[in-house]
Amino acid sequence: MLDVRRLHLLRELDRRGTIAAVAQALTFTASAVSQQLSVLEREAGVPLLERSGRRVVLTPAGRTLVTHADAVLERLELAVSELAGAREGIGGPLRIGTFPSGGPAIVPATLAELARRHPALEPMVQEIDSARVSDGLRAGELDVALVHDYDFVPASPDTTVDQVPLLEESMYLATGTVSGTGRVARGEKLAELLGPWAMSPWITARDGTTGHAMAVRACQAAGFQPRIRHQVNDFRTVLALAAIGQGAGFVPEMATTHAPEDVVLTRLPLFRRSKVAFRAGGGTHPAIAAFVAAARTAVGTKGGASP
Amino acid sequence: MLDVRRLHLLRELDRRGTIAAVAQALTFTASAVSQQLSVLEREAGVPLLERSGRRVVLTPAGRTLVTHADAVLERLELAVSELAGAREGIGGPLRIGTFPSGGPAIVPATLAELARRHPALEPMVQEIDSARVSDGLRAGELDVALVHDYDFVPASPDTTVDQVPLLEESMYLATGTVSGTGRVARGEKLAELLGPWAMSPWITARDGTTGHAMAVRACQAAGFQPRIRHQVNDFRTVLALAAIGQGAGFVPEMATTHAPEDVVLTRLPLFRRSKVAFRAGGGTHPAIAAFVAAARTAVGTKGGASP
DNA sequence: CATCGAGCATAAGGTGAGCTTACGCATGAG
DNA sequence: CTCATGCGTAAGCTCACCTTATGCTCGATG
Repeated sequence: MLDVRRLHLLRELDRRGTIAAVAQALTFTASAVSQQLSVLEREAGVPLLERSGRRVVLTPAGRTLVTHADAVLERLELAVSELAGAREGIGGPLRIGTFPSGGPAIVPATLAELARRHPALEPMVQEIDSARVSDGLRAGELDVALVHDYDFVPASPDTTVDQVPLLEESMYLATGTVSGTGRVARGEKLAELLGPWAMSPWITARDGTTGHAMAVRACQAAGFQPRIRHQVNDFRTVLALAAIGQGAGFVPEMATTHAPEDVVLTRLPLFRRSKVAFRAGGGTHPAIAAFVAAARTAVGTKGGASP
Repeated sequence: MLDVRRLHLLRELDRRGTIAAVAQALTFTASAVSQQLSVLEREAGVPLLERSGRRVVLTPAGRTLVTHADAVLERLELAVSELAGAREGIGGPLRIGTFPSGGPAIVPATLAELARRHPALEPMVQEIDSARVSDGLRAGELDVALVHDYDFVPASPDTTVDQVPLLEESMYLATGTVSGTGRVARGEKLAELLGPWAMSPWITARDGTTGHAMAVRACQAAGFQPRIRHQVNDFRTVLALAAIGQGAGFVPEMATTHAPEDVVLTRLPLFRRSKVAFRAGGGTHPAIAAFVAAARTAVGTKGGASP
């Protein structure tokens, strides 16, 4: 019988790339991980890893074994979800990850709703980069997370994480009221709307984020390379900068409600989809289901089931 | 993360009924099993067992957890099968269980074929009652087993064991050549064929076997209760007893090839199906696949895939 | 009804699996 | 060249898990 804990290590190695990273993520020493993987390899009777430079990579046999590990761990997650459902009442800690812009907008309303429905639940919120969400979920640091993706930036498919759609918002172009320049958008297509600001400085999210990638690719799709002057994640700051003529930027609908008066907002045919993510198999966990329901109520989603 | 070893114990408890039986099957003490199940229950946070008299029974939550355990263990079995497939060559021990009548007929031919194709394989044959096959498979005492079922005796569905059909034989009625009694079967229906021997003594397999149950139910279906005089599992003995007028008995086609001359054999519209059984998920294991293929060759099955 | 064995749970103690620390070696960056 | 990074092995320690011992309850049996 293969040891599932060792399969878990193999899966993490496949995801994270180095034994040292696995060890750090699971709060072990690298030595322990190395030893356990050696045992797994001996049990398997087939080479699962091979050195590549100073790292290790999985052999084909190792990679197919990871797919089995995914299936097994997903089923175990489903089992704990059902057990939690059998326990009467919803309570205990719930570790919630959120993208930074979800902080002011979605999270408070969701937590308020959640507290009203399930007072015994102890939500623990933590800001986290979208790219690190799936690691955090798998490592058990997070139970559920608010994530989003944009047009032009497809979310990488990850079989270890399930997602439920929460909200779809239009993106807006935020610009200053520059008098006399004649830069006014006409038309409905993205290229027509963005075109007038091809030469303008731009305000985007920080490099390495999906928001940054979205901004660059949207401008490229409109036929130009944006000159990025400011890199700011906070949309209120983006709006404030745009208002004083420091450049053009993208903000989601959610951020437009309290925009400064002297900022010009143009709705774009470009969308941001917010989702709730959790470990594959965890969708039936009552606390997670409750979080999803509360979030939907908070943002006003009209029904709709999982993808 | 639920411990799969403990889930395995819970599954065995569900199947075997008592903690003591589980302990014996897995060569533990009952105390160890009890302790591990207690830990599992604490981890689950839900009562999984409850005392019932001096035994324990699973709660509904416990039983649903067993279905998850089945799924997880099947997937792990599939994983080891694939790993064995990745290892080049087929070899090592293969523990084979067989019903007693398979001993002389099917097993030698199968092993000969197997040895020709895979000399490195070390088959280990062991006679085993049909009723104990699935326990033996799950406990790892057996890797593969020859089993059969009869009309009137449906095999109990068991999700932890997969089966592949191997052979379907007609059953024959074996009787003596009693002169002058006028007991000659006319017709094609079971009742017509068995009817003349309603008052005869009968020779069946030993009580508690599927062969015994089949004989009784076939006679009941024909409208009478058989008076059982002899209980013998060996079909050659059945034929010899029938030949000397000691009663009527059922034998499978396979046993009729070297029947005594003074026995009367009547083909019945009643069938015995032989199958190869193995742990769920084990069908892709190369040694098991090789055994199935060899057995099919040995008995002359014409193709056909799993059920 | 009294007795006894079967079955399970708990307490106490021993042992090995699995962890950490320590160290050596190879690789690739600066 | 030099050094940091990453992996593997050796040695030792700790705790999880198993066994033994014991008690309790239930149900079969005379």
